[in-house]
Amino acid sequence: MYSKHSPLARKLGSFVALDDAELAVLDGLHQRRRRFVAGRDLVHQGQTRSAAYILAEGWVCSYKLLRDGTRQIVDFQIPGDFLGLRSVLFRTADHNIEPITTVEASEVKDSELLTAFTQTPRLATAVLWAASRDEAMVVEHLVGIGRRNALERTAHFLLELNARLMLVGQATTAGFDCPLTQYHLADALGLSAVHVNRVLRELREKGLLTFQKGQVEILDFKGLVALAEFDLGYLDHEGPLLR
Amino acid sequence: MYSKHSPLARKLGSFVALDDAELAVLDGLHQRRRRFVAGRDLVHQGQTRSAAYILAEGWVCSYKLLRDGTRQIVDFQIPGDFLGLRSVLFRTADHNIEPITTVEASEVKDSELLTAFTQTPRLATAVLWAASRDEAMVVEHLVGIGRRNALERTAHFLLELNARLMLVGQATTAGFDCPLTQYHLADALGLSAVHVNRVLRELREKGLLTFQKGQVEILDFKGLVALAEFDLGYLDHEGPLLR
DNA sequence: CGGGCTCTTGACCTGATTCAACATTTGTGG
DNA sequence: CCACAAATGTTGAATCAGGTCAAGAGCCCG
Repeated sequence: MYSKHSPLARKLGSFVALDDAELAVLDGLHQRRRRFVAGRDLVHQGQTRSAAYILAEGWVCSYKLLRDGTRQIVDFQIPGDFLGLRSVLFRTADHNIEPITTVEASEVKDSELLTAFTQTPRLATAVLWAASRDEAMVVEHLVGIGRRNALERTAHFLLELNARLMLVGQATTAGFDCPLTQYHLADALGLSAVHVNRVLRELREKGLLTFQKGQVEILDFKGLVALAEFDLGYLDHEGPLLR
Repeated sequence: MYSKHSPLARKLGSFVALDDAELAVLDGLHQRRRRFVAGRDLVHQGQTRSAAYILAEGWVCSYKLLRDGTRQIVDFQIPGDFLGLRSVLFRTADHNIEPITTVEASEVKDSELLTAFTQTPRLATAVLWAASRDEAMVVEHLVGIGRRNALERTAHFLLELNARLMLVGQATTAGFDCPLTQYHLADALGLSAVHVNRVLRELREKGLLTFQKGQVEILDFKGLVALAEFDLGYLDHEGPLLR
């Protein structure tokens, strides 16, 4: 139904029924489309005057670097996600953003966003909802790193990614295309790359999933959900504002 | 200057110069004050129709529970902080809130908040700024758990708490009153209580700080900052909107 | 066809956990 | 105001999850 529109429209649409006028406003935000190549940071820590973007195609990650060179990936963004909403509010970016693949994103000025919001308040709520969902994911990520072991954590992470991708039509319960390397996974999960490799092997040997050649294949969805204590509801609340 | 007002006014006031009208609106939010006793959860996971609160006195923590009984504290809230802003947006709370001390908080209906925001847009921005700061803290927390060892992580956490408390006038660089037990620290830092105890001993033996009898005394501020790689700027950006 | 990336595996090491015992403080009712 | 129970803090010893180091294999792309 929303498939002819942007991934963002599709994502928001699954929580708030958007009418044609609202969809038009959303599409209007996708002017000034930019393309970025993989590996070259899009935003970096301490940078001032950074813009916000809506990701249209490709994957990026936001991360922080410690002085000893280790890094922690805070989150991955996939099509339909906002980039750097917070950096606009703080005048200076507190994290880096790296394109994992070639990326297409629409630059959005804060003024445009505000205009769109006043034109269509339902849109504002939907975006606020999306931002809250992102925050909830960061919290879940924190819980995972703090209290889950490597196996559960990895399973949980991949299930979450799968759920997010389903929302924008880029995954099924059978799996998804995944451009991440094991190093990305390690940096996100707070593990070493070597250990991630071992964990992936274990998941494979248990017949739960495979992570190979840019493909995640989910072999035993229920088994994974049980292992990870994954809350199937947590990403698809039935919308905050049916009213 | 703002000291006769609520801790919230004081906190926001250090980022946006609020005029008397704005302060009055803020104060107006503090109707329906409630008192909660320590230990009995104020909000719990899965609860629907939970209110938002502004914390006026005392400390609370928000946490998530895993099935095996371990818990992860996501954040502590101190006077001037909002509680459960996200639970209002999601119809159901995704975390628990436990009062650590006896707590005084003002219940705020979403409608009141929205009214206040339309009356005073600068206030809305200030609150949005505060929410972003909270999110930035969760991110920093994530980085700490993912990539810092127990000693650095503990030091960083206590420095952050100190910085936050200074904003509401409840700490100096010499230290602060702290109602947390070592168990609280453990649950927040993703460590065992036993190890927290050893880490605190090490901090004491290194002459950096003491954590005793509800008091944190900072003995060597610069040493701690160096150990924790604490970014002195990160909580006191000079305001997002001087305009 | 050679040089990076990425992945894989083994051997060894270490930071943190667990378990267990005991000390100290705080709170509570008599 | 004391006595006792519960909560909190302290310490040592054994164990383990995950990290580090090292080396090699596969593979993608210019």
